[in-house]
Amino acid sequence: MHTPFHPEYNPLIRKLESIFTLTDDERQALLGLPMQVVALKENQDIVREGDRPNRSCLILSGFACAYKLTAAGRRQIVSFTVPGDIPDLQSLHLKVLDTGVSSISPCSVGFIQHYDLHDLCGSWPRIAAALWRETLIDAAIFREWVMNVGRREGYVRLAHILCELLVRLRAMGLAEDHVCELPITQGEFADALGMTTVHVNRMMQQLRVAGLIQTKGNRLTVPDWEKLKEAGEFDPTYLHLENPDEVAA
Amino acid sequence: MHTPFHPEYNPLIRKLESIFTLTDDERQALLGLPMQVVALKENQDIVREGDRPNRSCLILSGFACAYKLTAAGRRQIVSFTVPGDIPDLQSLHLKVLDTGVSSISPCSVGFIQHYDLHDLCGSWPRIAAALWRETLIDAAIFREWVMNVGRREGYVRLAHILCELLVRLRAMGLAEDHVCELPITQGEFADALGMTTVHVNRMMQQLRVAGLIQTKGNRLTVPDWEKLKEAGEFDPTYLHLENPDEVAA
DNA sequence: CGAAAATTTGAAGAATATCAACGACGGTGG
DNA sequence: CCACCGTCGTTGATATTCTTCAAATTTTCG
Repeated sequence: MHTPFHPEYNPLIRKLESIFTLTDDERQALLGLPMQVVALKENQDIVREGDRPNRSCLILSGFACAYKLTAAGRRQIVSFTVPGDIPDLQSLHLKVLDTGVSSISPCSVGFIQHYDLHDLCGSWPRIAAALWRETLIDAAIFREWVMNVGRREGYVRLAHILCELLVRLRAMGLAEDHVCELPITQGEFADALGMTTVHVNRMMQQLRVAGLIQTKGNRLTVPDWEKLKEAGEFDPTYLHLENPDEVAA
Repeated sequence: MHTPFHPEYNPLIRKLESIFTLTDDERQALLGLPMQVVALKENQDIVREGDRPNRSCLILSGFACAYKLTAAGRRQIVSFTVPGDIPDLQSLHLKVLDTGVSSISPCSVGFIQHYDLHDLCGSWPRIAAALWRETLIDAAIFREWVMNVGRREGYVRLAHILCELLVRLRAMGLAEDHVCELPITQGEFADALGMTTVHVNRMMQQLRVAGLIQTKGNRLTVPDWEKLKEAGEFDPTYLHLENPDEVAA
C-alpha cells in the first residue's frame, strides 16, 4: 500500500522545484508522502465522472487525459496531463468528480490519500500555496481551451494545442529542443479540439505541407517553432511558467 | 480608500455562508476586510489581460465577464460573473492576468488588496480553503464550457448556458423560481458560446418557439424548467452546489 | 423625439460533419 | 517468419451547421 517513490523520479518535486527552492524539510515531507504506485495500460479509466474519491492521482509517467461525455456519448477531452500533473487535485476540496480521467498511453500513476495531502498542506504552507497555484494554472489552461475551441478555426486550433503540449513537456524536461514523443492519436486530438478525426487529419496534413510539423510514429518534430507559434496564435503567458524563455522561446 | 461594505450587502459573506457556517470571528474578519468600492457603467474594463494587479475585484452587484481576444481581435468570453464572484482571484497566486474582466451591466465592484487577502487566508484556514474551493469551482465551470463549446451544437449550447446562469443566480438568491433579470445581449452570448450574433438570435427564436423560454427586455422566464434542462443537457453537478435540490430542481 | 444599440431577416458561402471505404502499420499467434 | 487482425490514418463525396454580409426593424434611453 505504502510505496514511497524514488526521489529522482518524483515529477511533482521537480515541478515544485521549478517554482521555488524547496527547503530540506519541505523536500523530506514530500518524499515521505505515502503513495500507491500503479502501472496502467493505455485507455484505462483511472477515475470516473461522478466518483467521490478519497485520494488523488499524480501522473508519474505517460499520458492521460480528463474528459466529459455528452448525453449522446460524445467525448470531450478537457485536458491532457504531463508527468507531474495531478488531474483530480480538485477532489481535495470538491467531493464529486465532474470529469473522468483515463490513460492515453501506458502510464505510471501514484495515488495519494486526501488526508495525507491535507496534512501536508497544513504543515507546509508554501507547498499548500504551490498546489493551489497548480490548480489555478489548470484553470488558466481551461480558459485558453475555451478560447481555442470557441474562436479559432481547425488549423489554428490544432497548431495551438501542439504548441502547448510541446512547451509543457519541455518545462518538465521531457522534450528536447523541438521534438517530442506524443502518443496521442488523431481521434484523441479531435476529442480535445471539438472536431472530428477526419478534420484533424486534414488540418494535420496542411500543417505538414506548410512545413510546420513533421510526424513519424509518435514523434513530433517542429522544424520552425516560430512559424508554428504564429500559426497557432500561441502566447505561453497563460501557462504561467517561471522560466518561459528557456522553454517557450 | 478604505470603505467597509455594509454586512447585509456583502455577497461574498453570503456565498461563504452557503458553504459552511462562519464563526463570529471569521465573520468579523470578513467584515473588516478593507475594500475599495467602485461603481461602473456597462462595458467598462475592470482589469486587462496582461495586467499585474496587486488587488482582486469582488463583484458586489451587476454582471461582468472575463474574456480573451484572438490575434484577429475576436472576443471569447470565458466566464460570466454573478455577484459574490471574484473573477480574478487567481491573481493572488498568478502574477500576470491571462484574461481581461469587464462590466456587462452597470456594476458595483469591491477591490481588495492582495496582502489583505493573504493575511485573511493566513489567519483563517477555513476561509482560505473556501476561497481555494471557489477557484476550483470556477475551473469546473471552465471545463463544462470547453465541453459546451466543443461538443454541443448551437441550440443545446444556448439552452445550457441559460440553465447555468439561472441556477447560479438562484444559488445567490438573485432569481425567483424560474425568472431572472439577465442584462446580457445576444452579441455577448455569442462571444461566450463561440457563435455569431446571428446564430444566437436564430437559436433563441427556436427556444422561444419550442416554448422553453420567454424574454421581455432583460427578463428571462423559463416556463418549463425540466424541458429546458433536457434541451441543454444540463446537469448541475459541475457547479458543486451545497444545496442543488433547492436551487436546480 | 431622435439617435444609438440591439434584434431580426434573407441570401449566399465557408468550415466542418457525416458516411463509407481503403491503406498502412504494429502486434500476436501459428 | 508470415499471416492475420485490430487500430489508426487517409481519402472522396455529400450533407449540415454555422458564418458572413447587408439591410430592415425594433427597442432603449437621453
